[in-house]
Amino acid sequence: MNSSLDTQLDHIFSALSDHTRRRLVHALAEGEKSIGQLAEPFEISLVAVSKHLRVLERAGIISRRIDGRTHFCRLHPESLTQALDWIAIYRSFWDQRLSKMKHLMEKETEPDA
Amino acid sequence: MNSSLDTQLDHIFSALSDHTRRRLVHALAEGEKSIGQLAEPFEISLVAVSKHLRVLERAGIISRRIDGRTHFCRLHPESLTQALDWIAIYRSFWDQRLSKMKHLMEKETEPDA
DNA sequence: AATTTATTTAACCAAATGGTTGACAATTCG
DNA sequence: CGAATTGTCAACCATTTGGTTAAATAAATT
Repeated sequence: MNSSLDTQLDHIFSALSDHTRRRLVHALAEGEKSIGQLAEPFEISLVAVSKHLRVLERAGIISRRIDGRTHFCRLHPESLTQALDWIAIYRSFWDQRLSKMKHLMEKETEPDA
Repeated sequence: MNSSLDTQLDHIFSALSDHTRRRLVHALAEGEKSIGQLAEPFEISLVAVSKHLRVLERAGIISRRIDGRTHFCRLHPESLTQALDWIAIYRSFWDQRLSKMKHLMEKETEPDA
């Protein structure tokens, strides 16, 4: 059925579930960067950062361009659309509740006819 | 620092990274349900479903009300706001790219002055 | 040709995850 | 009371995850 969408959502959400990887996404929002550049601000080893980047790559959130000996990573924001849409569906239930509450409160404060 | 927001995002994204748990959220969008009701459509054991529900609970995505021997779960869509907002920031880079592209294409098809 | 730079691969480790079964607790029903 | 229902807890297992270090590969520099 929807299993390819499902595994894509699995990958995207699980990629975003790690603080380090979210920081990497944040860094890449400034533009293309090499793995060394990306790893520099972190206290963990470059190998660990490299692994995190592969996770983001598998999720389609970033891609890699190899130029000589350096690998450049680039953000693919459109990959987040599915995750955004999925969440938005259920978050919308909250907006509905809010507007219902608002409606009720307005009715309550109405002068009785 | 931001660590409480960060660990909350950790919990929310990791909770959503599992297909079974996303199905549970979907089921709860219809309204409050008991754990037995929730577990029924799944092939895994009730214990496994119960564990998934605890993960969703830890993330603040659902809450539990105990009535007699049955535990009722309820969706808290507002908990998804943070995750939605986080994604929206980076997804917006895509919209920016799109509008830039659109702008360029319009310029290209313009009759030269 | 030898060295340095940029990164991956391989092997390993501890902790977390997603599943199981069996036993226990609490509530309801006959 | 005794039995059935609803769910948790505890122990266990295999796999995944996030980290490490050491060695390998590949390209640039000297």
